[in-house]
Amino acid sequence: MRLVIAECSVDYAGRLSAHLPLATRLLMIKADGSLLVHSDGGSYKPLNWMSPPCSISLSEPDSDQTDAGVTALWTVTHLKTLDQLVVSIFEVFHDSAHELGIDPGLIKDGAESHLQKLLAEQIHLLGEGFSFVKREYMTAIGPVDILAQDASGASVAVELKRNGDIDGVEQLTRYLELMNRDPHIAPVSGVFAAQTIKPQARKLAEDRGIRCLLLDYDAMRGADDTATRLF
Amino acid sequence: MRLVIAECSVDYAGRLSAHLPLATRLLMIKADGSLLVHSDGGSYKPLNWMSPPCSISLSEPDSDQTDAGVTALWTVTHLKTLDQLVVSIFEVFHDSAHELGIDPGLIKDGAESHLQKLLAEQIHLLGEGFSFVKREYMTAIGPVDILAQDASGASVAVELKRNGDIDGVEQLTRYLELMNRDPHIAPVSGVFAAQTIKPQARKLAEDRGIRCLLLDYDAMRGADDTATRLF
DNA sequence: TTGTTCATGTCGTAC
DNA sequence: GTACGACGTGAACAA
Repeated sequence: MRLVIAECSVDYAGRLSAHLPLATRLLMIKADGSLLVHSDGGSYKPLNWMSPPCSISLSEPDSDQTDAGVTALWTVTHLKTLDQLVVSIFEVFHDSAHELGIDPGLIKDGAESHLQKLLAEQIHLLGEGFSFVKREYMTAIGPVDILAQDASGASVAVELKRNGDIDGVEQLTRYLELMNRDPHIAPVSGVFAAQTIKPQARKLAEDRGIRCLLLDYDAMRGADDTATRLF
Repeated sequence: MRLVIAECSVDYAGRLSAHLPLATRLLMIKADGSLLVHSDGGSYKPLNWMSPPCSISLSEPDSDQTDAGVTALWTVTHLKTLDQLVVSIFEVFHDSAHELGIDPGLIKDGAESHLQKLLAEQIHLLGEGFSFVKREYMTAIGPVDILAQDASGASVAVELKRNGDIDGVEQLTRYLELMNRDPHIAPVSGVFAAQTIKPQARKLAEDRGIRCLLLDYDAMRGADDTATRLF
């Protein structure tokens, strides 16, 4: 990895065009040839970048550029899309290279399908008298997250999301349409369950007779811990 | 900005838990206190990070940690969510600080918002006698990109995309359904406008009586430049 | 390889 | 501040 602190301007031409005016920035060149341009603030996202696979080539500035103060030009080209990033370097304040080796990578814990497992175990959250039937109930157009029955024994299809948006409502709508055409299982009602539900998704769901259910992940996990401890 | 190359392990506890085993990495501390942990490959996304607002505190490793080889502990805490990132530092290979100043920021060209602005100004592209009403016209399920009127005064909802795909047609369909149920604005017809329109999207749109309109971004920008120059 | 869904998404913008 | 959609979305996983 090479780290360069330099006064530079940057131009990107690819899926869009973008330009960075002259300023002092960090240029990070990774072992795979990719380049990141970072400022001293903002988020983890670079101001500009080129992802691998790409190649970087150094070239001499022409006389106009030299007159303007450019001392070096880096041209980074993506090998597939041919997107281009051009860094015009005016002054270099720091330049160092470091051997890092390959990284063992990130280990994550506790994300997504956990919620499905918890709701299957705590099916009473759907309401009085509900019973669990199946997780990942297969239909011709994909699996329904959870299939349950209400107190009267009618089928209930549950679509589960962390962040409930319109897409999830559309998905559940398609399942319900299909299942309600199958006399073996119809009638099927729908529940849209998520940790957060956007107002417009809620509106669309309710327009279509789909019930919305907000889930409290921490409470559900807490209940699970308690249950686990008891047995 | 401070740049540290160090052998370290990292633990994150927040919305999820994550762990990085011992390896040599770049630690970037930005002026706002945020921290980025980068390896020498992968994408522009750091292996782990803490976004501002956050504060970083140095602490001494306890005796177990010292025995394991830890020479310093950085604890970065998010000021609002209290997410925590703990960096256990074993050996430092490089440590430098640099003054970058604030960045003037990125100038983008060619995004959807620009296209929206141009079409609002050049509403005649929709057809003879069309007039512009509003950008980002709010409905209960989200904003319609452009609301216009045709020559007869009937409302027209325009959904704008750079690359027109089925999703965009579905989005416009939802708006039209809702708006056509509102007697104050019905009847509303739809126009699906994009720089490129995929064949399936075009078929679906036309099946639903939605007109498709291909936009020539360069021509629209050129017309804009001309108009700007003339006045 | 392609498509689909998730994300500690992040980012801008209108309300 | 909240809500919402776009993003050079990127990344992981299934088919």
